[in-house]
Amino acid sequence: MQTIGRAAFEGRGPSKTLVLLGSLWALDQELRSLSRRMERHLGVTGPQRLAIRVIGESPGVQPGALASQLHLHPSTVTGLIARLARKGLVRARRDAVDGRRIRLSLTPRGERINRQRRGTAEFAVNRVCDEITVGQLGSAIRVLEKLRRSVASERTRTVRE
Amino acid sequence: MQTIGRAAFEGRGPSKTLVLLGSLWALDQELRSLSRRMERHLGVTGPQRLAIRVIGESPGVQPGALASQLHLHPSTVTGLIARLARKGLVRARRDAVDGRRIRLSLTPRGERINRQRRGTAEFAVNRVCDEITVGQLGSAIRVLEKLRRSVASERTRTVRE
DNA sequence: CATATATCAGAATAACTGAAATAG
DNA sequence: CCTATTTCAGTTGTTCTGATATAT
Repeated sequence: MQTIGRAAFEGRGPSKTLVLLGSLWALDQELRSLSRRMERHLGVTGPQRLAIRVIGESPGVQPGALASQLHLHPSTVTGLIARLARKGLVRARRDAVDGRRIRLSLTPRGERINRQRRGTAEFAVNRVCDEITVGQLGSAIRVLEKLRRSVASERTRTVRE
Repeated sequence: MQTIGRAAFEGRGPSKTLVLLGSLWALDQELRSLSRRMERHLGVTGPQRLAIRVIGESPGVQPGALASQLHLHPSTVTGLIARLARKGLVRARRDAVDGRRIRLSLTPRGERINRQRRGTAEFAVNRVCDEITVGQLGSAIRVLEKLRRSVASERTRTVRE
């Protein structure tokens, strides 16, 4: 059983590109797996916990702002919040001054999930942060940022066949 | 509009952890966006193209092996292949010797997608590989690998509330 | 009336779990 | 009969697009 992160595509070409792509993909799959496991054991998925995390940091935040921070479409946040509200973790109240706006906050049970670190992606990432040097961390973040920008530019590029 | 990748959660705690988590999340969202765009312009999503890429490297590969390489459940690959077959990009033939086995290969149109790099995640990643040093690349891959392992261990950990 | 904010309807993929079919 | 390989049935979450509702 070969993993993509290592020597998968390396038949003839070394292709650093595919090694890096494979590493990203492999990490992604692990995060997805963890998300499912979190749902079973903690009651929320990865995206859901991230939303809780943001609401916990900024109580009263509006769905639109949450969408911006998470890079999601507003309608996606509607569904995300609906699931969290159904579970009794998030409260959505209409703003008294401007009736269009919704204010999000955590319920006590939501607060508890917000504090829970064990078994979350955050916990796993934190462990790595403790294992590596500040320089390595900074370097990794810079590469991730370059990747994000490069993918974003590819996303807006015109493709000619 | 604040992005998570930068200064989002950085109210009081520095939390390198959340900066790194935010970078990963932001990149993930970009990759998802690109996947949708690819579907519109190239006809395949990110996972679909990755499957094509693997089949292109190892013609005759079996669904089970593909699942291993992509870190997916066999039944997930069934669906993935079904979509690609429906589009006429992948052919699935039963092995003549062992009738349980399926052999996957690309159709001519599948080959063309396999060669197409523009507008793909691979292309965007390749651009970054050209921009950074070998040392930076290696360091980034090592961090990604550490993250993968850490997330995997979190996934199998017993959570006690 | 125009704008801002949020939701809804509808759709597709992705991915799983667990069971069933088929072949050796 | 047991095992290996694949598929099927059923489920859920995520995410979008585009239209609609509501409030300013």
